[in-house]
Amino acid sequence: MEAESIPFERLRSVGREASDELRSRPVTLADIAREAGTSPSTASRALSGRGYVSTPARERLVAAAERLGYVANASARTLKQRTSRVIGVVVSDLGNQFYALLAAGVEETLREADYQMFLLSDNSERAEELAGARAFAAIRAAGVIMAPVDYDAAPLLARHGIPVVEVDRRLANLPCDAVVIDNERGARDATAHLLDLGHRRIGLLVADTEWTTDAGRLRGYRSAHADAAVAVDERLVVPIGFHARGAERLIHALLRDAAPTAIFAANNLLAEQAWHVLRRRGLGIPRDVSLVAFDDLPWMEMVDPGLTTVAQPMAEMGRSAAELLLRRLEAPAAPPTIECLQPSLLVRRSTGPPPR
Amino acid sequence: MEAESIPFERLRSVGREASDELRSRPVTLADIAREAGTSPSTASRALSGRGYVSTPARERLVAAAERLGYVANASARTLKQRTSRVIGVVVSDLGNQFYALLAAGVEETLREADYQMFLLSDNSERAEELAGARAFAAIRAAGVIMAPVDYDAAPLLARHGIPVVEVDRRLANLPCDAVVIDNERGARDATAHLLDLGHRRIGLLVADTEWTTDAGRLRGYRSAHADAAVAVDERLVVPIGFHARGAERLIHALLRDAAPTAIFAANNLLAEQAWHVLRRRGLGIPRDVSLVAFDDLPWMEMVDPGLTTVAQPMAEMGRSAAELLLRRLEAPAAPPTIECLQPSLLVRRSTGPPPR
DNA sequence: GCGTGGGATGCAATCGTTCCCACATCGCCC
DNA sequence: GGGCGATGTGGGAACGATTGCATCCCACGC
Repeated sequence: MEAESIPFERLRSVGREASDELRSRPVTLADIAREAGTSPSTASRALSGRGYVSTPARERLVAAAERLGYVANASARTLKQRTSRVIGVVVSDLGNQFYALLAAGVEETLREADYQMFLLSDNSERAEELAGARAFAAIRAAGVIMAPVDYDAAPLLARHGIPVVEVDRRLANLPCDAVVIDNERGARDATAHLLDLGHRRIGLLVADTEWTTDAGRLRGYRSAHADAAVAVDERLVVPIGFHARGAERLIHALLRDAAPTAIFAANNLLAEQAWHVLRRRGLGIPRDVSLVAFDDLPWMEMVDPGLTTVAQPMAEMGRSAAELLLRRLEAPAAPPTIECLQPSLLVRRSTGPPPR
Repeated sequence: MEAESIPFERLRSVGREASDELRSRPVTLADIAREAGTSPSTASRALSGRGYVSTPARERLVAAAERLGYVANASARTLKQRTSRVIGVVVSDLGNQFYALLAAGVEETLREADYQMFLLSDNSERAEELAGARAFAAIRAAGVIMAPVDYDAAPLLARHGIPVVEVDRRLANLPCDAVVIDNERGARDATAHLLDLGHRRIGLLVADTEWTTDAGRLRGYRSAHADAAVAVDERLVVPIGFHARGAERLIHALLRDAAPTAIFAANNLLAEQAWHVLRRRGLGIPRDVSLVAFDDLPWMEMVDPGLTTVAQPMAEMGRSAAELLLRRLEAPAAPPTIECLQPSLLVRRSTGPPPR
């Protein structure tokens, strides 16, 4: 533990002033009003720009606010107005770039509309998601965008009059806006691509949830098989519990017991695991086993061979969700919109004909 | 744009109830009190657990709160108590896993201490950082953890009596807690590793900022050269502006004009760019050029060859920052702590002897 | 019988804004 | 000259929780 190199005297001397300021009461609207010789009402009108204020009064007030470094107390404002310009966003895992990029898209759009994004991650835990929803209800968020984990959060928010937009998945038992992709089609395209190459034994790694995402991907996998009149050996379908715990073991087992010539990993985490397992077993991609991923993350292009994958427009999903929410705030009673974006199959070099 | 597959009638029927609820006024403490036949004061004491409340009264109140789905209004509470249990976190770029993992570490620790993390990304823009700081001041955040972009945000927060912990870099002109790593040592180790392998022309890609991180890494690069009594050809040192704009061009130029046998990319974005440029020029790693990165992100292990890198304990930095902040909240007047974590050199297969 | 003290409760003020309303001051037109 | 809009201002009641203080009740000891 050693200090870095900003000279300490400098810290000290500046610190003196700062700690004096630190002791002082925060500046309130009343202070500004007093400073400018008006009432708080006028100060409020001047700084928020609603209602009549004479130009000289406004100028004095704005100057005073500037001079004293006034920052309006958001709690007081929210309390009075009974709503805030904060939008809550709940994702499952910040460490997963899919969600991070989604959130980035949301933020971009919200910022343009002058809303603040309040982001939190629920680690795919029901309890944490619920706690997050409660927190957003507590701060009277104007709206919430979430990748839902369970059924309870959206109703809780609805009960508080907070509009919810679901993104990536749909779970709520009530009509709410949502942005999803056509998972079935994405998975069907990916599977069809493998079938076209001649694969007949395609392993499917899919999250073991009731989520619409995974259900859709599973349907797509099956319908591609049906279209090609290829029967699915059920041993090839591997549902994998949350957090991809034990995924590795299951993938090893799949390779050992079901002899797939290709693997379709239905999300980026499973793709990462599959990639590692194939490496570890010394299997060549696509020489021994072809691999198709879901989600297009930067690493998929960087590994060798680059991964064929079903690309989702992550940032665009975020932006759409934000736009849907903004529209909902304008028209609370409008019928819910479900926006379904299209994924696209990105063929790289991890897929080829099956070995003979 | 086509809808997915939750039956629509189901949505409709549940929706009727929900939209009725939606219209209703949020439940207040007074409602709970009335329901349980007590005063609001008693209700407050019962639900917050401060002060005398008889057991039967408490039970009635808790039950009523549960039944009506009461969620305390955070604005009212914050307004009255003049502080909240929200901690603001500002990072530069959510899309960069370094910051995402840092934030995840922060959140983990804060959650355990029953604080909420309010995360926002400033895209390395001074104005956005300032707006974020202002927003945190407005909600009377209990504290703020930030990877600072410029000098102004911390003083603004200090003026509002909000403690700040800087993480990753140090910038503030006032004494505040900070968590950093020993950048100089990390860079020195990496450079020494290359020098040991026999490299004499080591390109350095470093962000062109005044940040303590990059300054430290540059110093480490130079001091390793000094230790080995190797002169640095200044053409090998490439400072690269923000957002890595034009980085690719500069890296091409470095390879063309300065003939390095190794490149040390002083952050993960630059490493990614360098990796792409080397690929594109058909240069073998490490056959033609060795490559060392900074930050250990998952992709660095997955590419072929795996990247030798200076690993930072990202989640631990986040946890430490959160702990420092929690300690600061307990003891506002304690002298500032600078915690300096140690990076470690992770040798993989992207480094080897220089070509002859 | 009367203080005493602790458990339990409610009243009312308070936090800092907003915003409705009443009031004041202007022309300006009939 | 007296209304009548258009401006501009300030008073004061909210918003919903917390909390200091006064009060009340009751058991208990003397």
